Amino acid sequence: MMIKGEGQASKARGRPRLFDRTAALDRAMRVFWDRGYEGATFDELIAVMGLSPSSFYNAFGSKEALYREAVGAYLTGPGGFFPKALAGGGPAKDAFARLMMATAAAYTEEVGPAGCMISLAGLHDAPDRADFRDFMREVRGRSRTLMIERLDEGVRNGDLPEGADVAQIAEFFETVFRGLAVRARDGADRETLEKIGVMALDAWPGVRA
Amino acid sequence: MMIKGEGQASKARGRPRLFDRTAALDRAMRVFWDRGYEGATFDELIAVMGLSPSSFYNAFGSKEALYREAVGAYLTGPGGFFPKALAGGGPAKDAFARLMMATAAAYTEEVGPAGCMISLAGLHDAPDRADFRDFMREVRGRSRTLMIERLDEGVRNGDLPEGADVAQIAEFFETVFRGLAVRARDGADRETLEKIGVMALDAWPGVRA
DNA sequence: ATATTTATGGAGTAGCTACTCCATAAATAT
DNA sequence: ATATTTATGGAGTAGCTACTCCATAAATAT
Repeated sequence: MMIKGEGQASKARGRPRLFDRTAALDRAMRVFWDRGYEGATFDELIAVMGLSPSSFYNAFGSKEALYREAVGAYLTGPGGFFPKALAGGGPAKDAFARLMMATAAAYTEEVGPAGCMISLAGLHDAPDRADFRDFMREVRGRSRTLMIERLDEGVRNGDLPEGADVAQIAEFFETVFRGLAVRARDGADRETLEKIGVMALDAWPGVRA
Repeated sequence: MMIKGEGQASKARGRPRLFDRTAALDRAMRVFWDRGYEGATFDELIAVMGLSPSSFYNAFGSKEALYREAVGAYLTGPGGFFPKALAGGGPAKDAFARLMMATAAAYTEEVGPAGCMISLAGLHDAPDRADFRDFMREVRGRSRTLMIERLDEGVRNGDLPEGADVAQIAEFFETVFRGLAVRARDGADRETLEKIGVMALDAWPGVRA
């Protein structure tokens, strides 16, 4: 079954759309990233996307569906630094050092809003938005999973002791990561975030010089 | 000049109010703490406060004014653990250890919403709410100031070296503190937060065993 | 050619959100 | 007693928010 909006151009039936769906989604994602779900109004979203209400609903279904797609666009776009920083070789601690530096850079990148679209969403809203909160919690959990996997790799490679509490280390770095998103929102600059990251690495298990 | 609502009972003119203003504010504060500013609707607020719109506006002025008062009620109530944990005697590191444990307890206290009313507010909203964001940023800055003051005391007492970068240490612990609020919101329990706090203390400047 | 499918334009709207208005109540000041 | 002040009850509302509806356009399928 073809998924709407993903059909191949050569087989598309009906009137072809007059806008670039991917570009429109990217623009919407940046508004959500900046203002959150509730803070992004429908009128502002369709304005930056250059769409009429009809075209919007035809292509995206609802504001909530758009948000979920925008999360995907964030993860594969601006949020891509996270898996990328962890994925490189070397000892696990080096990977986490890269992650801290990449986070400091990404959270203060001038081309996008400060901080992280994922870290700050679905934390503080009405009880009838439980599905949304659950979704964001699940997405946040993915980064913890990535960290745990990288730490397990470190244990296998011998750069972490056999009995290392990888879940605990991941919990700690996720906490720092979420905290950095808050600090970036409040205006902390890249250098400040980098120093915080360096200090967090001092908590790495093992003897410090 | 008498501030409205704070006049002494013996001199109050006009019809006396039929409700307990402090208790109503406390109830509203807990709704804001749970749902944030936007997530708390006017109808829900006046319902938990037990007020009609007229009585509400007469006593509190506006939703935003209520929120600002609620922040004050949070800081002197549930948020009071922060200055209290820091204020105790002993080395600065002990004070920060108490702060981490008290934070883990406060953020998972069952009588109130998980996490922190201050850490999560004004981070993700519409651009026309800049005043609100600035207010929350300022309130968050106060906890950093408290930490810096306690660290300076530690330098004076000799439990931190003379040239210790107290601003940097405060930045780091504020980041952990904000991150813990996010983790608590996502359901992390007290023990998990305590372990994160213990690990954060491992980043304390100095030689680790 | 005609039916079918999908996209667009643009006017319109139910429901909610924070708030207002006004008559009335209940206190103090003189 | 009367004026003044403050609180309350309860109906009402401007403006916004996400969304709908319907006529029309532009493609493919047969």
